[in-house]
Amino acid sequence: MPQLAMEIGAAARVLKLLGDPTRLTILAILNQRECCVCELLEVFSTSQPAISQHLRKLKDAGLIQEERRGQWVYYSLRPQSEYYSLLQAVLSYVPDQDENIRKIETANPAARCGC
Amino acid sequence: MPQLAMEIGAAARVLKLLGDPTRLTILAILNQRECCVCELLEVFSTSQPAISQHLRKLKDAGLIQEERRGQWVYYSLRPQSEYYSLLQAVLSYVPDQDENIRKIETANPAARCGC
DNA sequence: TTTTTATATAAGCAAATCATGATATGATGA
DNA sequence: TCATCATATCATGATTTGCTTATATAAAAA
Repeated sequence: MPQLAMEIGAAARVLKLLGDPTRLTILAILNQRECCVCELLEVFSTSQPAISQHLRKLKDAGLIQEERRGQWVYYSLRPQSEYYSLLQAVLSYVPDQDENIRKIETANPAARCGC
Repeated sequence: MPQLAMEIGAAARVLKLLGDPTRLTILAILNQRECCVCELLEVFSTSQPAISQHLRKLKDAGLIQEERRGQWVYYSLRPQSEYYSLLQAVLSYVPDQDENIRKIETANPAARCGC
């Protein structure tokens, strides 16, 4: 199956973004379920600004999109991305995030949200 | 097609290696043809130690292998790598390196080699 | 042997990266 | 309107990265 032509520098930039364990895990989670920041925070032992900054990089690259709902901002993969299929190809090699999603749903930090 | 289970931290480490334009290009070239260092040197506008250092990182990760022939050291992809199929999946998204290989063969820096 | 060629390693440096704590913004609810 | 909660941004610092120059090693050639 031939892939779309892609400049090699652009591919490297995307792969560099995927080459961080926090970001790669975020993407793997978002591939299963949209999340707000406070939900992602349940998964990682890092600060909220750190997560926000990772999300910003992924958004700047067009890999994810955000949608505000009340005081929460929900993030999800952006299927329109030029790199979506590369991303999917890579994600097919990382383990499913069921365990982390269970962690999110147990903590349920966005409980007060209507959704 | 389900992929082999792979720790996500290990996947991130490999992707980080792929996330550099020089290394990604080296891998794409080696995917088409084994090369010695002086051949790779024809492709990039960087120093010989820089290339050697990139090759070292790729070798340490088990992605490539070396074989000395006389004074030349030939590098090639290492199909036994646990990450070989991930690598192939990624490389299927980067353009072919025919142009760079033409550059190598025109310059033919290893001409004095018997091979 | 000595020189040359190919490659590797070491040391040092500038830039990039990723985290942190402090603070700003924006929405909600009292 | 004020306090609170969720998120973003800013300033900073430690670490990592990737380059360069200089030098070491290893094989071949003179």
